[in-house]
Amino acid sequence: MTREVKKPEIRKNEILATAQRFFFDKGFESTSIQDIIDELGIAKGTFYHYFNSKTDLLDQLINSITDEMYSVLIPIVESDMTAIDKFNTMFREGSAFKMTNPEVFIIMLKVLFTDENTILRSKIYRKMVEKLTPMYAEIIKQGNEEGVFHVSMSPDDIAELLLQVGANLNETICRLMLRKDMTPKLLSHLIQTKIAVYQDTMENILHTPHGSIKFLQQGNTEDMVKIYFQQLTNAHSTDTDRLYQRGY
Amino acid sequence: MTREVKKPEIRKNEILATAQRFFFDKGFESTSIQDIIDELGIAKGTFYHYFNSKTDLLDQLINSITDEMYSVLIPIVESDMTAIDKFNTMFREGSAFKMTNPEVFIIMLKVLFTDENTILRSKIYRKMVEKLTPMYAEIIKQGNEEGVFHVSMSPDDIAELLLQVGANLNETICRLMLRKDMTPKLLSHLIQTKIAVYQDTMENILHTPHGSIKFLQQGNTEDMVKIYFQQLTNAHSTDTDRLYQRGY
DNA sequence: TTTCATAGACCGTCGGTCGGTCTATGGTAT
DNA sequence: ATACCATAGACCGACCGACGGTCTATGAAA
Repeated sequence: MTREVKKPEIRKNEILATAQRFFFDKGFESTSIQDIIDELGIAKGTFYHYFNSKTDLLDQLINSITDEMYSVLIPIVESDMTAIDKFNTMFREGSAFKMTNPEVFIIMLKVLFTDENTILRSKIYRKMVEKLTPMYAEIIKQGNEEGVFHVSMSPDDIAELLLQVGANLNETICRLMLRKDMTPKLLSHLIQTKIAVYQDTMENILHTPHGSIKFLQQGNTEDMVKIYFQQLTNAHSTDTDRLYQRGY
Repeated sequence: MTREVKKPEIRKNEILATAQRFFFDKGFESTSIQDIIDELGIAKGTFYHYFNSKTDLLDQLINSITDEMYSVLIPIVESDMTAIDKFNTMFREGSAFKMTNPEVFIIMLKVLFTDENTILRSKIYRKMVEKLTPMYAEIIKQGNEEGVFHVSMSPDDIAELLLQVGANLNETICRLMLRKDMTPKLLSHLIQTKIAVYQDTMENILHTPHGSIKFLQQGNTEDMVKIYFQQLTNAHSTDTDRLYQRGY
């Protein structure tokens, strides 16, 4: 084959980008190195020149994903909002189930929560918790100073705990959405309930007045679920489906 | 090879038992079907006569493990203890980091928290949460009636949340123990702190007086860590090590 | 001329399939 | 009661394609 030399940085990013597409499209285990190099028209050796192993690729990919997340969230922490506003905004921006791009979201949802993607999910979660803990700790300190939070224990420990709880909520909601036996009404009711439970819990942890923590308005959830179901019925015979089925 | 016919139930249990040993010994991905059938002296076909796939084997194994856990915990729920005693006893019995059998525990710890075992861990956690939620919900109801808990939301939702938080604590402690830069003193201090944070959180969630929830006494943690370090230094040149290294 | 990005043939291992064999069992004919 | 035989299903192991990963040769750029 004709030989094409590119700047290492560009090549590497191409590989990372293609890998991300494939992983979110058909899953980590189901994506073979061969898939990636065929798509890019490069050879095995080229791939292994840039990455030591498939796992190495995954790790670097997750690093770049969480880095981007970090850069999205850091302006919030550094803004002049109140602690409560920062807290709520962070959770809204950080949650996976936000509806900025429904079609992409649905594919991701369906693929990400497969057994074979447990590693990917869990690595993202861990890295996220690691990178975001200091940010949340800052917000907690700010809230304590403002007198709206009353956290007596180490802000870092509490931040970590809150992030874990947030991740649990996120996962719980995603799994609800993947259940087959759902109507829009039932789904949005269940989600509402879960959110209420977790918001309440976080308020208890932060010792902040009831109603302070608000990830989503009731209306938002319903809109979100509505869009989700529309997208879901569309997905049967469109590009989305083709993308999703490619692996089987 | 000579043909040996056994009762299906016995054969199947042999396979499950061997699989469990291998999975906890060298990991799920690192254990090949070949490993298992070689150990048992059976043929590939025999294995696939009983299990549809490697994943099927894992699922059935996890079912049997969580079933056993269930049968250990159900007497506690059905006993005549107070809600708080039940709650604390359940957590002590249910946590992975209990020290009944330190050498086995250390191997499990080291292997279980490998990347390649993420699936195994996460499946166990999910099945556990699923099976234990009703039990914890019962305890919460009892506590409400006794007037020691004041949970206003759905006991099932709260039970699920508490189990998730418990699992988070469990994992956090296990990861602390795996860190290389630890002295016994530092480790037991960090564990104490984490436990304090999570106990406090659970008390907040259950609205129960401070000090009600007590997974471990301070002394217990220190003993536990001491045993752990003894075992850890032993492990360098013994059977444990050989077992552990077998896969590499 | 040196350096290193690139190519692609090659390797061992893995999960899984398949055609077929052996054996325990229970109904049936004697 | 005993001998027979058909059936179910436990068991075998050669075989397969696909996978992750290695290695050496080679071409392009500096």
